[in-house]
Amino acid sequence: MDDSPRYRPLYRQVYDFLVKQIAEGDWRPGEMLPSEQALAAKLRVSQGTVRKALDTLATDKLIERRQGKGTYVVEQTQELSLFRFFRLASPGGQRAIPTSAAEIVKRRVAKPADIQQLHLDPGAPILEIRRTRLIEGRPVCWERIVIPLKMFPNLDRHHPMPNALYALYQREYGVNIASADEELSADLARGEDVRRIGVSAGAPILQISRIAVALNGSRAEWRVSRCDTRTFIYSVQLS
Amino acid sequence: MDDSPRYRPLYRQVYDFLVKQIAEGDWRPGEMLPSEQALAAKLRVSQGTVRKALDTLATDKLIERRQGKGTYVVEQTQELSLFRFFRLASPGGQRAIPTSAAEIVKRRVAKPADIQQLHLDPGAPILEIRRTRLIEGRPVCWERIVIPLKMFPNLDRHHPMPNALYALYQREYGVNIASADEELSADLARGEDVRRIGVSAGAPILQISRIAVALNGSRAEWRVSRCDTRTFIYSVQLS
DNA sequence: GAGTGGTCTAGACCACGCA
DNA sequence: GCGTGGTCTAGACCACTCT
Repeated sequence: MDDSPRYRPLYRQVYDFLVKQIAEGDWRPGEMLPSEQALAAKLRVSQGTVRKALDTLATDKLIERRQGKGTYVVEQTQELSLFRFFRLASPGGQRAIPTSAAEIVKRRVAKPADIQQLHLDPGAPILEIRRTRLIEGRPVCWERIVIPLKMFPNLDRHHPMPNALYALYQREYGVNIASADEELSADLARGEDVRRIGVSAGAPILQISRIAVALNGSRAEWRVSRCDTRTFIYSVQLS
Repeated sequence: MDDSPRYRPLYRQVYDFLVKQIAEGDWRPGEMLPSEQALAAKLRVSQGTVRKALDTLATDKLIERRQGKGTYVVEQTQELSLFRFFRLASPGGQRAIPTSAAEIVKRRVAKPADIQQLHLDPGAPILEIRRTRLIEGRPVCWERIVIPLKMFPNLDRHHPMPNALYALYQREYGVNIASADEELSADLARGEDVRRIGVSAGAPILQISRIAVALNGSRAEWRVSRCDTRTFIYSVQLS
């Protein structure tokens, strides 16, 4: 975490510059960046240095390189962001795309737990969303999403909320979700689990608590999902 | 998965050569590789090409580069492999190192489930290990590990089994575990859960089913862990 | 100071997508 | 055929480690 910049390689400076351009919306999602040559000339560095910076951006999934065509800012499409962060799949690996239902949106003031999870100031206004998620029409989990309104003013003018929130964060607020820390535990079904996903009380429930972290390191969202894993399981590859 | 080699970049060939050297034990874990210059001269390619191959090996965590010293084959030490694949932590992020107890080892013939998970031939001999895992002396989960004996002959001459099996796979059989696919689900505690980790029947249990994949892509181990997540949760970072 | 990996450059040529 | 990213080379210099 120290990142002490006692010595800052050129390609790192180029990287930072490019991130800034994207984060500030100078190049919009889906747009093509200038060519390596053009960037090198503009920044007065060699093409190889630009290339190294672009390669890093590509592994960070911020841009996409297409040989023969150009370099593009990655668009947080529904499929992309869902496949990246929605980890439920049928056993064996087939991933599934969820839909949403029974959505409740309300504004309130951050409680201690919200403050701790999102590193907010006491009294900060937040948005809380509750919704059920379905795969192939059947409810498999429900989630409570807490979002700081300071980072996303008037987010609740959308109703219902789009299925893929991260695309919205990027498109309308310029907030790119770069990574997510998830904590999983097992629990027993109770009240809202029973009502929303139709399991019986005392059934096993997989709980996922996720902090979504934006490119600049700030915490953009806290999401707790409670899932029925009888037919869809949580799938992850460690490497 | 196709990897069709209709055109094979030089650095890729160098990469494959280096992997082969390591996999065949020509360079042992902990040893230093020849310098970039030496490798370039030996393989008749430029230093830049060797460098690109070495960089890829480093991101694959097969080697470690230390500026001013040299390039070393990564040693699958206990800490390393446990921190990489053992995902239980206290809420908030503090990772913990487990110990083992109550181990049972037996040889048997692969059942249909083993055959499916490990892609074995019918009738293949396997080793099954059951053991309880403790953090800070308290049992938090137990696991059943299935290992093909063809890949690890006479693995059961060790007793008890070392705490970090992957270090053993690497040291004695030259098998490097490169990645792991995990499937998580929630379940209710029953028989062996109650006996081994002291939860009451019907308590929530987090089940983790893991396939460990070796460098060459073959499936080296199937492990099912059943965990009590009241004090330690499963923690993962998606990016 | 010698040897290692890390950065940076300049230039050539290859593979690909498209008009 | 042109423009793009992808590969490969050769060489210079920098930063780090150890003797």
